[in-house]
Amino acid sequence: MTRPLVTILDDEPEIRTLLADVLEEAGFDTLSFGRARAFEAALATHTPDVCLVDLSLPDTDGLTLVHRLALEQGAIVIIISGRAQVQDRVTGLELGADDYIIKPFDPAEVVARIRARLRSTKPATQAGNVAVFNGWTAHFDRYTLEDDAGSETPFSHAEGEVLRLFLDAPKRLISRAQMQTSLGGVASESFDRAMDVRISRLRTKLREDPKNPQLIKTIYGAGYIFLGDVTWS
Amino acid sequence: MTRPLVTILDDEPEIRTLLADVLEEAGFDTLSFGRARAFEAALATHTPDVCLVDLSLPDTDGLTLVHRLALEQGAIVIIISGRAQVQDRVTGLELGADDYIIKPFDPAEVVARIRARLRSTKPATQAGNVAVFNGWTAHFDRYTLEDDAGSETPFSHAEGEVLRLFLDAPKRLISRAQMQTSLGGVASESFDRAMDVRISRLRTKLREDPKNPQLIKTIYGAGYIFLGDVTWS
DNA sequence: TGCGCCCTGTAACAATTCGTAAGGATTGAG
DNA sequence: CTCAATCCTTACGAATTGTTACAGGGCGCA
Repeated sequence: MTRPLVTILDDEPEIRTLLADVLEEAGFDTLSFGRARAFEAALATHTPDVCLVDLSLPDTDGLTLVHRLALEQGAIVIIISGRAQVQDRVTGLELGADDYIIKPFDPAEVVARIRARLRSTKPATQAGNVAVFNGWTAHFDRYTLEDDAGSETPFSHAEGEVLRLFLDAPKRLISRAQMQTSLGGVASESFDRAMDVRISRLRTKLREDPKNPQLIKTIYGAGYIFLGDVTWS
Repeated sequence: MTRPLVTILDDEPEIRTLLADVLEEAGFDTLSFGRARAFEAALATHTPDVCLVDLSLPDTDGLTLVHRLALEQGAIVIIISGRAQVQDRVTGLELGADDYIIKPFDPAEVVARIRARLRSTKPATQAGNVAVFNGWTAHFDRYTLEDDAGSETPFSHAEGEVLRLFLDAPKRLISRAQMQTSLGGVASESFDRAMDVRISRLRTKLREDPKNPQLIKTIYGAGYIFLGDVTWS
């Protein structure tokens, strides 16, 4: 297990170095940015576990950035802001932020809150290799999918990656960006089509009715959601 | 799927009723306790999704209670305390609390923070996934609307966003500006027309008479109001 | 009442997003 | 090298959503 990666996005250099020092000391890797543009560029090559974001950025609207990060990227987003009004905090949290810390802050509390977030969103990936759901049994050790009658059809590695992602987070919306990062895919301009194809093939193996899928639902413009009662063993 | 259950543990009755009222209004079920003993007894028969805990309790040490709740019960624990020292907050969070809110608090922020925690940990059942109103049943997991005869018509993501907004605040005026921000939309110069179209499409699926809508009423110059007796389940 | 202005409903169109069949690149085994 | 399996890419059709345009209705005012 490597050290969790925390990104710091704040336009004040002193705050960046302060946070970076404390977080490094506390056992995190850090990346600091003063501008949203540089930060977003870095997202192409890094997948941070936690993003600290200051709302008052010179080159973008912080709230829409938070919204994108939280909903599409699925990252843990903690706002660190000087805007202390209750309304600011509420809208920040409602837009997807996981926490809202007010400046001036105490570094120890920042560390404690980051740890609290990491603790609760612990890697949910199951250790087991067999999952049962809605009449199907997925054997990840054998790469086969067994229906309730007992006949098995093999699935490939790429299909298995998507399936495991779904089975780890059932009944939850999974955005394309989340899939992309989770499946280690570097963002290519046509990678989203590849994802579609993977899901299409998986649907075929699950014998989904294309017009009316019961297990893998498409949420147009948002992502996918896996319905199904999953039990790992 | 029921509404999320939130327990309130505080020795001040005014705070209990204040929180209970606000949380019920926000779509949660609540259970209130003034003593840790009564609270722990209730744990035998209830499994709360979120536990609000005041640290200064007369009959137990709040911190050890928090520790037990977080570790053994696996519940989401949010401390609401008058002790505002950084050290208090850090130890509270390190002992397993998911959040630490300082008295005096703003009820809206409490709701927002509870929602943030549920969003990140609970699978899609946060605000309930099924709502019944006036002969209709909305299944937000399957994205379908079921009439009283049992036939289902699907609704799309955009329609679902609007519908959920209405069902979360029935019989209350919702202004266009509120919708815009709630639906995360960046204000575009013609975004209000898009909202109209969404509502128009939703009305069609609800088989509303355009000349005399029963469920979604237009308040000229102000916004919309959703009439209907909503029960989340 | 009649007029003008603004707000709202919605049909029609355009842009975006998604599904999937078909073909080609890559990999590994023999 | 050949073959087969896998998976990405391309291309086109389908579904959805935003945008535009126009019709109709409310509201103030004379």
